[in-house]
Amino acid sequence: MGWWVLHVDLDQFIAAVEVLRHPELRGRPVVVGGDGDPTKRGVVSTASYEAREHGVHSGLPLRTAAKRLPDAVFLPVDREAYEEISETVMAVLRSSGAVVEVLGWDEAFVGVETSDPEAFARSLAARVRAETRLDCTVGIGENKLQAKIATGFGKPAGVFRLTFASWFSVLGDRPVDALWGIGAKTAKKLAGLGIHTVRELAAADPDALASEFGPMTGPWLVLLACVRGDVEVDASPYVAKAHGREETFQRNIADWSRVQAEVARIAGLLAGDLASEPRPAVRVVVKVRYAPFVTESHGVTLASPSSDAGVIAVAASQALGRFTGRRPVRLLGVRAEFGSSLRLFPGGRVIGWSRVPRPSRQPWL
DNA sequence: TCTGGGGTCCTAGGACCC
DNA sequence: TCTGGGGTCCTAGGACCC
Repeated sequence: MGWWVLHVDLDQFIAAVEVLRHPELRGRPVVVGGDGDPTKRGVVSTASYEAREHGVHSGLPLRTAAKRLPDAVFLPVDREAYEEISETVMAVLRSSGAVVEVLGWDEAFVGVETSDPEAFARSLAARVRAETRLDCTVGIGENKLQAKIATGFGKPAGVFRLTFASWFSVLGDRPVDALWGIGAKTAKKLAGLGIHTVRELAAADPDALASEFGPMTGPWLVLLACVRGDVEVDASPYVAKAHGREETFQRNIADWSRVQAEVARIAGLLAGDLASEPRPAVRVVVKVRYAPFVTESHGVTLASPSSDAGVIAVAASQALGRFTGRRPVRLLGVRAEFGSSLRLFPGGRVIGWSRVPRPSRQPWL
């Protein structure tokens, strides 16, 4: 017996849900995003595998997707439907008796004591399929990082195991952005330092990276490549630290009085969301994205914590008043932050799945 | 036909206090 | 008159993820 971390990830989740609801779409390229109108501003949330074959993927502007694949079926995002099915999937995972940590609509970590993690993974996938008719892929690892990355090698509808023993043979020559937590910007910066692969990053000097990326992030990048990651699967319910609403306008807004009116409207929507939230907001932040995609934010701390719609509206208006630019605006957002009930333990860092010690004395190498 | 919306965490600089 | 460090908190921005 041993402790294993599994990462369960539904295959093309949103598109798969839509195909279940619209069986006639099976086998066709399906693109879900925005309000379903590919002539509008918006991006692809999920594309079916048939659409991905034509270069349409998550994050792609809908207009570009329509250009590449004019015959695709474009559908609006239906959050409530996905949330409902997601709940069912998570309930199935929990019914296995394992510890389940939900990561999003379509993925979760599952911690389990077993002598045969592949068999357990296949039984999980079979149960999910029986209950929801959705396929999933299961990554198996000795920690969360391994499990999460393993999933990518198991897609679609497969099972893949990644361990300390196989890490470098599987990932050593892959680019650094294969790692969970390294994106395009960091990869480019690392390339500038001559670091291109996971193996090279694992051998990099943490102190040198600290001066480039900061005292925590630099050494942490090396730890990532060395497969240092959290083993603990935490089933405690997710508690958001902030809630926000934001909106990209189909046409830029040049009239600042209309900007003020839209911020008031969005603040009202947010206040509505906060009504079902037991904690009061302590701070309200307004975000403005100008037409050239330059984003700024300003916030105000409330005199006393509040969820009152009037208080949120006044605070948002005050925050907006801190903006001095009067250029055309493409996006407005309002965010409410809650008091930090959770404190990081001193000298520590919590980044998603892993708690990593302060990198002051390089204990890891 | 450029580039959503919901979040999280870290960084760096300045304020402020002792 | 000039000049310390250390600590913490706050703020805005950046990177990343789903």
